[in-house]
Amino acid sequence: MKNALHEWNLAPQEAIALQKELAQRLEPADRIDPVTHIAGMDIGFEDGGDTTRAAIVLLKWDPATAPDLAVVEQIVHREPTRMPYIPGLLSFREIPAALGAFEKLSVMPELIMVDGQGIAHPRRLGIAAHLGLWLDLPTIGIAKSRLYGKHEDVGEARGDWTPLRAKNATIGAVLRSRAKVKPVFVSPGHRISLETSLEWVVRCLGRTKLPEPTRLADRLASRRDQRKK
DNA sequence: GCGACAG
DNA sequence: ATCTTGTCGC
Repeated sequence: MKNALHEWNLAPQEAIALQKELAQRLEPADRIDPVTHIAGMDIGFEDGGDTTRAAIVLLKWDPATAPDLAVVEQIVHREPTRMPYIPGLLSFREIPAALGAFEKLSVMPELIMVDGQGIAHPRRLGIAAHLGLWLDLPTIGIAKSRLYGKHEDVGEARGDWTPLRAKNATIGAVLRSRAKVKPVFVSPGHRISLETSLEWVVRCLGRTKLPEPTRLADRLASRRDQRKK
């Protein structure tokens, strides 16, 4: 039986070994149920970092009104922070709190957009990939900056993108989600291809840099506009 | 050995 | 990520 105490409280070397093992279980091909709900997930911190705040925004998918999607549910879940930020091991710091938030969600989505990398990671297991494997749900990683991989300059027009590559493999895409704004890094997590990931991200793109699911989750996880009760 | 380094 | 006000630009 999987127990968070044993699966998440690992020493860096053990976590790295686990990532290599789990990455082999990722499904790179699309295996997605008909999408009716999409969730955006992000993490924030309080108390100078002592408290981790996981936020989820559940949206009803409606191609007729997209990218304007109705908010069905919002969850904010707090837990004591368990470990520091270590590049490459982000999921071990943030996923435990995220799981607590998903447990409070009344309806599970068919697709999740996560703030962070999918397989665009040195061991192919960014937070979006790790979360997807754990929940066994399709996930897409949308990061605001690069962690791993190389790429050419991306076009200036909204929608332009260029491959993010590492070791002769394409691990994601650098997408100009909004003209004149720094591009976002899109990479598939679990049960979804890069092509399909880009389609969904673009479909959920308003006139902002981030697609609606992560933009709203970002805002909910952030300290400034939501206030602790 | 020297940088780079999601959030 | 977070600490923080005003300010430049579309």
